[in-house]
Amino acid sequence: MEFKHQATVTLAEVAEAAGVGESTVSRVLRNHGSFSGKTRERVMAAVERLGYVPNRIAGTLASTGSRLVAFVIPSLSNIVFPDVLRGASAVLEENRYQAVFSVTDYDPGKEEALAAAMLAWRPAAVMLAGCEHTEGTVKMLRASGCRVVELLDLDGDALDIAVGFSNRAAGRESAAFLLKRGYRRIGYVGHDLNRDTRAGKRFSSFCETLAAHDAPLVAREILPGASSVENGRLGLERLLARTTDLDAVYFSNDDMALGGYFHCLAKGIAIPSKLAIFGYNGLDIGRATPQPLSTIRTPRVATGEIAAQLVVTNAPPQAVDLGFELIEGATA
Amino acid sequence: MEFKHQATVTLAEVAEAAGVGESTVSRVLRNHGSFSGKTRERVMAAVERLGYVPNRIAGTLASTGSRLVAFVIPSLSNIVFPDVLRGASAVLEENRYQAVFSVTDYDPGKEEALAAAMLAWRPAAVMLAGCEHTEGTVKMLRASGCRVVELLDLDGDALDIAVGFSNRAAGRESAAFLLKRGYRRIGYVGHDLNRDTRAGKRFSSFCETLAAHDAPLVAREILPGASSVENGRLGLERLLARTTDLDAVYFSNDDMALGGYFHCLAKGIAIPSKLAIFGYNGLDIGRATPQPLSTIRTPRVATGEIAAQLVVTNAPPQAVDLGFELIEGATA
DNA sequence: ATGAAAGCGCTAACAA
DNA sequence: TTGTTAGCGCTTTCAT
Repeated sequence: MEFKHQATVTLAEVAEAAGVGESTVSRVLRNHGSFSGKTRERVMAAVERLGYVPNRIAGTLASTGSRLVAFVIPSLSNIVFPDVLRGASAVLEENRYQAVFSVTDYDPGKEEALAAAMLAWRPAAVMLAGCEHTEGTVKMLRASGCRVVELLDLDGDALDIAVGFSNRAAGRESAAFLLKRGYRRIGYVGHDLNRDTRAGKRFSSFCETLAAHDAPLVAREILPGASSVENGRLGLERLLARTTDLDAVYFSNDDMALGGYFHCLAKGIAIPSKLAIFGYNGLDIGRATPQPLSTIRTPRVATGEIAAQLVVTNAPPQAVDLGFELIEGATA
Repeated sequence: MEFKHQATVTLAEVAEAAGVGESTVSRVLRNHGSFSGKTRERVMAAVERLGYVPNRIAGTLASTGSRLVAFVIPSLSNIVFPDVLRGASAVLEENRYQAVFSVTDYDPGKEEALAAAMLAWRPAAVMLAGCEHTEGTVKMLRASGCRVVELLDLDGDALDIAVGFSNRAAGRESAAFLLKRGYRRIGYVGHDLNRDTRAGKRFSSFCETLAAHDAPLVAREILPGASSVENGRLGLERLLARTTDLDAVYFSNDDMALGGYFHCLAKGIAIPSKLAIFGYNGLDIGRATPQPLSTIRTPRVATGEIAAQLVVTNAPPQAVDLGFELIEGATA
């Protein structure tokens, strides 16, 4: 089944070849402890000659402290989590940490199973999306004693470290912006909210804010499945078929919003005079459309970077609010 | 620095608690070898009671065969490699393999360093993009004895396993399609080709095909840095400023092509009558634009799936051509 | 069906 | 500065 390693060079062989003890080789290789320059030369020469590659599995076991960081993320279908991974991996690589990942498909049960599998690797930290997890996940994570970092959502109690921003605030500010612009008959197009709890939080506080200003949500169209440009397009088409007098639509994210935008372009619906469009995420593509997308830009790469930084420095438990930026754009 | 594990439950403690030997616990947990139903019960009860989480670091070391698969990928900035990872991770998770990754930024030297770091984890396989690697990388990979999978490019000699398609063929077919459509004054807008060798291969065979049909490339605009929608837009703007009589433009990928498409929308350039646009990748978003993007769809998720499948089944060395699909679209 | 014991390749005291 | 020696927590013969 798995690969059986063929005659790999071991540290003992390097020690033998260099004519020194094993621990000396270990010290030289990790540049830790003391050894003479001469010894160093001999060891490095032997390493070179034999083509020795240290075995970090063995090293980790012996030192009972790993440099693995485990990511348990909901999805790789859009750029959001790749952005987080990108930010984190840059920092982790600099610090000789190794990133491990698995994908939950927004399924809390799967999150629990995958987190358990991750823990078996004894990672230095487990990074998860958001702060809603099953009881089992929480219990297991707590018991593991490893660092836990919750990403991209600050609306809840952090287990250990949390890095991100408030999704509720994002929903609120989106609503406030549309109201300030004078829109009163507002609709919503979203993807499956039961699974994506962060989108759900944005939506509910969006609605609350509208209601508090006497302009309650007029209509909504929720599509099953993941967010996508095509679903955004389809959602807006359906929403407009049912509701003719909307003046603005809030989308669960930019992918969905771009779909809506394309629908308007295709149907000749004037934006924003006839219909305003507002998204979430602040994807680069939304800045290059003929009319820049009105949206909220989230610090995804920075979230990954900061999270990784806190882990490698073994920072104390804390919640880091990176905030977000409202992009006025030209579609609202 | 790293986290020191606090009092973790070990297999020995489970054995003690269950009143059996360590090897018995090991057998039960891996469901391998023989043991009585009664013993099984007792072991599982102890596992449950103590909250035992097996240590795969120790397990891997003892069995000298790992279930780690290492991905050394160029970028996480667009959806291409996340798609590959997504396909692979689904298969790997089913088979209880674990994915590890790091990002090279299209730098061959960094690829070598990261591949070396990966090898230290003694993975079952290393997955790389394309088939151009430094001599050092090749030598190291060969010596490692672990499986090597080269992804998304079949134009070269595979080290071990290769899964993907021919980028040269993609460039060729793109050119043939534009010529068949009657375009003769064709330009190119691309990103840094020295780094992205696959885009470079597409471009060169695209040019060769044009030249072979007496319609050599008229102009090109190469932007430094990574591909992006904004760069595509900027690139087309610059190209058109210099060259007024183009009838079609080939882009290094869909991100770039969408930028060009948006530029035309914004400037009122009629597509495809005044200018045709052709991309590469077949991103979902290109299907939802008012005019579907003319492009080549690549099997990114399938590439990941097949690659993972071959690794978990320990398949013999081979090159798997998944092909690609030309999408006529409406922009060319 | 089960247990004892010898490693897997390294790190980390502790001596020297 | 260096070598010796225990483990780290498992898997895997090999007996029983």
